[in-house]
Amino acid sequence: MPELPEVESARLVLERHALGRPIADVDDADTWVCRPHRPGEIRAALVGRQLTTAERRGKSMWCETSGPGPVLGIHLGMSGKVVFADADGRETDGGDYWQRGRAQGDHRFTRFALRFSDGTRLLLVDPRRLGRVRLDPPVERLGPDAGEITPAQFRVIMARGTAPVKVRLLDQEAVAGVGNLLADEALWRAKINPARPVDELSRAEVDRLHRGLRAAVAQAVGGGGVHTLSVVPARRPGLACPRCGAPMLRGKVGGRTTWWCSREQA
DNA sequence: AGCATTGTTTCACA
DNA sequence: TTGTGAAACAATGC
Repeated sequence: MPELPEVESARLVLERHALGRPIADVDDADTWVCRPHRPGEIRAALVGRQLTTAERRGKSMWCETSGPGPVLGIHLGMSGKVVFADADGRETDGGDYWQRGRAQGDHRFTRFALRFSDGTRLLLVDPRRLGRVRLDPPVERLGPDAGEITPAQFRVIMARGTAPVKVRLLDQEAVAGVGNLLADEALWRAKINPARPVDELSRAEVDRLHRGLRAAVAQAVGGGGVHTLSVVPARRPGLACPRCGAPMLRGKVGGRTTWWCSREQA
């Protein structure tokens, strides 16, 4: 299930395979995934055009279209996956990070599809329908990408309000791309308790958290996904902190299950 | 059976 | 304005 690193893998699939092919047909019949559009609206806007770019900020992806036409926004939600199928039906995707059991050609959960004039197809496969496809997505509301945010930008984000620091990390309008696992990893690296209010963090702690976040993103993107992070395997009952050996604790912060080290993140 | 899940949006309410 | 919590989307794995 995607966080920033998995979405970057999906973006690469778009960039390598889906650009420059004339769109012959669009399946936009899923009114939930394609909300607020009416069935046929996305189809009418895209048929005859080509995708010309594949961009990403945080967990949001979008493609510009020829003409110029509208921007096609794709969000994978928690259960979505981008699949490219060649003219013979052979499929490639952004990595085996989930749905390991999905067989090629299993279209039970295909919620959106582009068919190109050369017979290839681009699919959004999404069992839980938590993903979303829309025209002209409001990506300008997103904060800076978590892999690129500067120390100065990060200090501004942490200087407002009183929310728990983990809640602020998960706020996509503050910093884009941090999900539940990346947030726990960044806080663990910085040795900061996830429930600490942002207004109680020292400047040194904010800067440490910025470095922890950038390092966590780099590790996960380079390793191929959030499963390659350090503290993720320790998110199980009874396991010890992989750095100091103290017991890991579990709780809820911002409504999300949260794990932290009982000693280093007290 | 029951509970949890790596995301987002919307709404009610303090 | 800021923050909190729940609901909805719906499948899967423990």
